[in-house]
Amino acid sequence: MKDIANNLMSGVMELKPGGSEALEKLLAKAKEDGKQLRIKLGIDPTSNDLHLGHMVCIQKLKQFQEAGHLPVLLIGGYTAQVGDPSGRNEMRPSLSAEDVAGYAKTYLEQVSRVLDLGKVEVVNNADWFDKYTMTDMVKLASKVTVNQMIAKDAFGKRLEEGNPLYAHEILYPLLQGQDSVEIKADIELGGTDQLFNLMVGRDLQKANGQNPQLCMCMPLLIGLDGTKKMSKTSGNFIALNDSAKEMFGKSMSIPDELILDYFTLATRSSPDEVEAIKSRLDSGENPRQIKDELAQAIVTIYYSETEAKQESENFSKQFAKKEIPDDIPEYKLNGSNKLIDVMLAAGLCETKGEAKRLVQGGGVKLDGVKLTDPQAELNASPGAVLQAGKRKFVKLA
RNA sequence: GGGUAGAUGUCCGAGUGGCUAAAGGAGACAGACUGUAAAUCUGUUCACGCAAGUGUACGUUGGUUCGAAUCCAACUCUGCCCA
Repeated sequence: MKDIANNLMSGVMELKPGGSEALEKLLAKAKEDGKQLRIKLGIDPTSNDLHLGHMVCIQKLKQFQEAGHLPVLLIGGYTAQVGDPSGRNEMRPSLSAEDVAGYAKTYLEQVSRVLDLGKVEVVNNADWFDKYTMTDMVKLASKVTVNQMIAKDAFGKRLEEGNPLYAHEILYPLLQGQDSVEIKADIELGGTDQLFNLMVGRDLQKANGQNPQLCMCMPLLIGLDGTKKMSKTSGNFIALNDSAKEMFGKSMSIPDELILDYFTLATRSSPDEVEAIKSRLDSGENPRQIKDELAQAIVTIYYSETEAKQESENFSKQFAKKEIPDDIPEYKLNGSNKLIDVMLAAGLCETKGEAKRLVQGGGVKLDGVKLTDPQAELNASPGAVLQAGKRKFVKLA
């Protein structure tokens, strides 16, 4: 039992209350009773893209699934419309029910690439909250004090800094907590920024005569910029829907300091394996090699080992040996052959101004030869390759 | 309800009648160096135009003026204080 608990604790930042011992006990009791534990993870469908940051908890959920427990995946169909203020100092825009339903669908598709949805209970909190009456809500709100709510760091900060804090934002943790009551969660997973919300779940469960859940917090995955947590708004993410090539390239671009975090949180490496990586780094091995392994590990999860190897090779060719990749899009020359027009039409840039700047900055090459005049006619033989910046290529035809 | 301060480009933030497409910083992009790492150095940073220039843009709508981000009015939103 201890082994299982240890395994499930890998990468975990906090388990409240009671730490891994509490988990052990819970696991033992479940075994004794012949019951599956209900492991809750809530996701608010707020965009089309799931990224590696979301997958940290999903992978943990998978571990529980593999240990024979039941992941309860809560789609926040209702809460997405309220907007979780965790970790934000600004209000989120509210989304329409239609948007949310669409996002929920794409989320499930993406999650299924890691998790066996056949062994998952999927629920949507719109199912109960849509039926909530004003009275229900007021009753729910009466279970906590405003004092408790503003004790939450993110709220207190905004108050202190004189930024607006809307009443509905304070309601959010209550909704999330009530979800735990509705699905009778034994454990709830979440990022560390969720700890407060998870704890509210305990309070509400107690108030309803249930066993309060354990709160398991995973560290936040830092994004590609190496500073902020990975998020869509910061644009520092690796999306599940990224192509294998993009996924590999983005993984290679993370700062060195993040290598161990990524192995721990974004791959299936065991604690021992991570330890081994660490000693290799400490011994002075070139991190570039280790990052290549990391990138392969990530691509393997979402695509396949074959594709991962393939991308590793392509990557070396393109960036280490500066060869032109072979799977680049084609563009048929027609109409104006002026350089900026071609760049725009071929999708190498968004506007002509941008094209001009790129050329003047020395970032555009034709068959490896730097082009300097954005207005010049492009006289290229078919098959010539136009390159903009480091990673945009187009084969002319 | 009363008082008061504020709303500027991706973000932060200067600007209080023409010299302002708007200082400075951050971020981003490109170049050099590299390992698509970090650090550093250089350039760029609204659109269209080869260019002169034109069009849009300083919360919204109107107004004053030869001329407004800057002045006036109303409106919308926000902070703070009082009730």
